[in-house]
Amino acid sequence: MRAAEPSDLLTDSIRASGLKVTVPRLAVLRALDQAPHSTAERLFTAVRAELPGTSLQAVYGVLAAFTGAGIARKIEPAGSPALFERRVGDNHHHIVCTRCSAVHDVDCAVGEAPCLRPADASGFAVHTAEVTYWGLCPGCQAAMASSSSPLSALIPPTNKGAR
Amino acid sequence: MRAAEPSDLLTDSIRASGLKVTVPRLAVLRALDQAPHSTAERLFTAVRAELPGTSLQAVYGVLAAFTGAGIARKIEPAGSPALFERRVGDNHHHIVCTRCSAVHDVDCAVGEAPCLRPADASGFAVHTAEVTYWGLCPGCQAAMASSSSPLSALIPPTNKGAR
DNA sequence: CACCGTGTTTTGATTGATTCAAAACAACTG
DNA sequence: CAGTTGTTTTGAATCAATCAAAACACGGTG
Repeated sequence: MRAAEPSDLLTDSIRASGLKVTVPRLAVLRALDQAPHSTAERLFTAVRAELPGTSLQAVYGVLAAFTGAGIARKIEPAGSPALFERRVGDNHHHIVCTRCSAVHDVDCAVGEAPCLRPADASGFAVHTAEVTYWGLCPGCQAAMASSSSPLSALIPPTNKGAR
Repeated sequence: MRAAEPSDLLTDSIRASGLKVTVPRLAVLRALDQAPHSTAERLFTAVRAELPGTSLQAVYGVLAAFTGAGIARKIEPAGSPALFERRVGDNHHHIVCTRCSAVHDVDCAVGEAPCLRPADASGFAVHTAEVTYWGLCPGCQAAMASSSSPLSALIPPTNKGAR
């Protein structure tokens, strides 16, 4: 009797989504599991460590296949390259640190999309509501308190832009 | 007795924010007023019509000055280049059409930032909550109903990515 | 277990959006 | 109205992502 190896879970996840199981896909999925909210570039670096021949384009291709198949999700916070995460199927949101760009998951209060309804949607048929919280992570709160850090660290990209 | 000309309002708005009043800035602000939720490129085209010598970089520079001074806001919906709007100071949100990318304002239910609080912020100090609604604008609802349009038009960029 | 077809990955190049830097120029101050 | 500061132009570079064709690998079939 053989115990299920960790990689089998990843393999199953890919196969269950209807995609072919390939070595680069397993590597990207493992990297995504170990470092959620990663950029394609970051995943590329991680994958390269164990699979040196892998190209950046392959990572983009794998991620496109994953998001298309529904086993990964792409998020695009303002001022950041796209980030990817395995957690899908629930309608959770994200909180981003305005100082260090750390990202954490935030559960949706309601649990189903759309978890919010606009007061006046001007005739739009709303399907999903995406929420991004901006603030300071615990580490950066401490750093701001002790040293005199620039207040610009408190401003989300939505309001930045000064030269 | 001379009536206040429209351009005076724009001039005042720029001067009141502490910025120098220049011809390109007036042109960009007027374009922004006439076409909210415009990209830098779009504003550049509009500005060029009345001020042919203007460069794209000037528009980027003006927009950076405006957002830095707080008289314009930059929004970055997933899958779209940055959009700009004059409406600032209130914490309103946006609804984006997943089919034609039309953008409309949506008033914030509460009126002050943050208009939402995450259930568990994992120790983050939340300053603002940004909400993007995704759905179909009235025109695209009609188009989807009459013709057999691809269902992919219903999927926000957050979940797209299939090749 | 070798072969075949479809789909994936590599290789190489290109695009789109934005930013950087230095020189020419224009707005407000005194 | 001259000087100083800040803005715009000009020209180039960067970053993120995408496109296309050829080489290759997965997984089904004989």
